Amino acid sequence: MSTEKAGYHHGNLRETLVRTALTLLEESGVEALSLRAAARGAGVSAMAPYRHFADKAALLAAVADQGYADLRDRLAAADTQADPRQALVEQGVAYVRFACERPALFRLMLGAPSAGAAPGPKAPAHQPPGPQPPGPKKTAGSGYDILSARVAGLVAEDRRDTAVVAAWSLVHGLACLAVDGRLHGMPGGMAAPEALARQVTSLFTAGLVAARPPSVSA
Amino acid sequence: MSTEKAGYHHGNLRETLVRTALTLLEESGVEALSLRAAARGAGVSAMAPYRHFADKAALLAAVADQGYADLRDRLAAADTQADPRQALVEQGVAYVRFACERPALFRLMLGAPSAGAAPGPKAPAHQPPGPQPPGPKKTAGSGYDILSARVAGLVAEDRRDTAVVAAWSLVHGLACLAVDGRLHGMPGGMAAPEALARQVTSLFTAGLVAARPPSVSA
DNA sequence: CGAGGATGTTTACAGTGTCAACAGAGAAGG
DNA sequence: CCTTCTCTGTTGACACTGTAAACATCCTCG
Repeated sequence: MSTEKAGYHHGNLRETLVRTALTLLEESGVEALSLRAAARGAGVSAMAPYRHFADKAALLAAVADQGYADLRDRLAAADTQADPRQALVEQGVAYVRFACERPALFRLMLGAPSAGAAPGPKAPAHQPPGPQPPGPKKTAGSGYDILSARVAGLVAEDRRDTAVVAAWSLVHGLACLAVDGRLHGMPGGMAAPEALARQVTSLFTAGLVAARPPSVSA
Repeated sequence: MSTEKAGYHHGNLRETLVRTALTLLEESGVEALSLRAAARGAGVSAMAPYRHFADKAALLAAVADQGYADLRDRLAAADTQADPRQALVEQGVAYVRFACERPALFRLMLGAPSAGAAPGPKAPAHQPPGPQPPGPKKTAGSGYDILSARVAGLVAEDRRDTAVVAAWSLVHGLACLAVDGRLHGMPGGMAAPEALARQVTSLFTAGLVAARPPSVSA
């Protein structure tokens, strides 16, 4: 009760703002998610959010954090299979399913970083493309750990890092293409993205286990 | 001379606008690319672009078309190797290299569709997530054909569609992750994205050729 | 030379992110 | 109890955006 819960003026505005912003995002799209609209939805004035968030990007980051938590939970929940190959497939399917079920959130989380502060009066305008991973740092990092552990069970150690990057790239790319409707013209693209994810990740993991360089097979 | 070339009032505004917008995009980022800024850079008034583009999204689409052409050329230029496996790797590297060299353009081309018309007075606000591939229709479709042909040389016909989707997903995902700086915390992520692309696509193609279900190997 | 259409300008409006100055509510201390 | 101070929220303003309507200009065609 002493931390930040019960009522000052509004109650707890911060949480209300995040929830309102998330609703706005998922029901009306990114372009409808403005700071003023969130404030309006929370029943406060346009400047009130600035008592809880430094700028629009900070609100968006808070919304994205919700998404990271949900995604991490889903990946963990999909990691029940004992066979690492099956587990990897299920994780990939869960990743793509998340993206398809919550496309706007997914894009906010893993799209272009800090696309929030746009048309202000003073625009610093550019950022060096180097050091800026404001996204799935620690939260989705756990998801990354889960993925990494599963890949470790499938490939030799010298190819592990490459395989992890490849696995993430595969499902992330499929998720992006599906979410952005880029698979519609393709031969296999008419299938449900989840089914596609299953096929694609199965193909990938099959290749992983089949292409062992050490002298074991044959 | 009768088509649209020599001078009316400005010369050919349309091309100037596209060029200005492209420069703005690549030198100052998406958030600096406004219709008014493009007009300003072209030396005309804010409303002049509307004689050549229906709205901001149309300008962005024209800019993206430049990118599709460049990407297609690069993919074609990378397709010189005789060995389909090597050719596939080179295509993937070229794709990732394009994304890393022109990140803003890449995101405009293959990011969220129609993210142009944002804060107008009347906002229709949402689009059903179904039929909307305004991106690499015909242009990058040629790139798709090149990719498809190469994959066809590596896998059996019943897995071909899946393999094509997987290949595109793999390089597209890697490109997105690299462009958005999402690989910096990863074990193998410190390497140059091009080197990563080579490793990842090599691993993938190796798996493709190794995991043949018909009774040929062994 | 006059009509018409293509092209560009001015003005205006609604909406946005954000700064500055102000107002109310709840706690701290006399 | 009253004062003061610090959160919290409000009002007003500014610079900027995309875009509609009305007007001006210039080229071309008849």
